[in-house]
Amino acid sequence: MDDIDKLNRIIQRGKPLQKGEYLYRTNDVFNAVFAIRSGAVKAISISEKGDEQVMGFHLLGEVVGMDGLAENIYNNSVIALETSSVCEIPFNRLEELSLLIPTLQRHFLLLMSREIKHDQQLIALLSKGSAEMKISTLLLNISTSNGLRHLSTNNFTLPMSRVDIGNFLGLTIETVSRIFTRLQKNKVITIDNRSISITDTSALRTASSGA
Amino acid sequence: MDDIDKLNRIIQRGKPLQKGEYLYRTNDVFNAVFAIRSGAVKAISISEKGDEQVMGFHLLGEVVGMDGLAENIYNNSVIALETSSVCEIPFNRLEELSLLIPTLQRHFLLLMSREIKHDQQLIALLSKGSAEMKISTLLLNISTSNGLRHLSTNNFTLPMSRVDIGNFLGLTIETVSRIFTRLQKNKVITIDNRSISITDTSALRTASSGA
DNA sequence: TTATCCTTTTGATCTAAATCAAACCGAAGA
DNA sequence: TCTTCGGTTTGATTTAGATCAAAAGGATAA
Repeated sequence: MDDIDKLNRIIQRGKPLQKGEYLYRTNDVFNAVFAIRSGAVKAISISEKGDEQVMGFHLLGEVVGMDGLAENIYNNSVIALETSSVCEIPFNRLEELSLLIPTLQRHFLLLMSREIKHDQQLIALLSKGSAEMKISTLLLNISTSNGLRHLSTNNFTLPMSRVDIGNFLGLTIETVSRIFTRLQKNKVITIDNRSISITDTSALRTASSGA
Repeated sequence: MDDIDKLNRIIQRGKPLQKGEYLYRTNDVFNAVFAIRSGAVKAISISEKGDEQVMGFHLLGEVVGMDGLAENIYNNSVIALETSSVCEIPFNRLEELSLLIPTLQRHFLLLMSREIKHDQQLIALLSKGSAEMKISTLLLNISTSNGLRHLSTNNFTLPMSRVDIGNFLGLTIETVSRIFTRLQKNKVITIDNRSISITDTSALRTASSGA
């Protein structure tokens, strides 16, 4: 509890981000990581050809910004998908605090290690998965993320557009749309624009691992 | 130099691994990371369906095993692609040493952060890239990795089979083979089984970023 | 040497997803 | 109210890469 007190003292509650606002941009100097307190954000990078690549979505409870640690500048830009509030965790003060709370270093390594694990699961999905597997997996990921935060696992609103989903998963918006309608036809989900209900979780799970 | 001495003391020079031997396996207890001193290894994970997914190749000078940090067990298995020797860096002693060498913690964070960056580049490639982009990029990565270690950037032997390349990049072996012959026909590379020469680096670079 | 096994290449066909094209459906403003 | 403008859906066609099939090398052993 004492530790938590110390931690709370260095955490800054930020002003909410409006939809489309940047939390940070590629090549900004790295000085903090951020915890999402409400809303949702996407991380993007810009390819050599100048087009956007969505690197990931981050929902309530997740931490972003760790990618800046290596070169001391952020690799990605992070943009709010909807009105969102974040906690800023300044990194220099965190390092100094780490000396006081030895477990904190460990926590940080854990956080990064988890990100690596997550990225690797994504690599496997993108490398092997069909369009249906990709989208089913995305939906399940959002669902379980909601579960961890005691939100509904079966009914939620997608914070991101079809464009973002397609960009993230390496699919066109048309394919994304078609897969949604197919899953609906198969009574796996119900979808109306961005609001979605999972009506058959086990079928979705089957679809996500290659029907 | 003193620091290096301390570090050298905890590093263990291991016996060489024969081709096909495991360095560690998924779910082994995590207790060390490993630096590749010679040869090459692949990291693989096994999907729910039981088939192998190649997560990456690691050549001379790279460090593997960081993925085990989060849950204290390795997420992947690592297998030698050819006779290889590795240095084992025990993690418990490294942590204790970190207290003596403050920069070491930082180095470790850097290492992980770099891995995240690397994974994210791969995600972008797998998500957006054509077969030709994927293979060109892989070749360039091996080439630049060789450059860093003062090996030839233009002539080298691929340590991995077509099967492994295809598995890693999400392509079939037939496609891998066809792309190789196409690149050869276009006078970008010369390839004879596993031995490869890059004859036109800038063309390869163009191909890797989407011709 | 031939025989066996494994990897790689090449060719013919098929298919999942991309592309091209158009219609549809809110939401925001005039 | 009508109109415009994103975002989304649906349909027709094309294509990159998968799949199916077979031949060609290369290595090891008998």
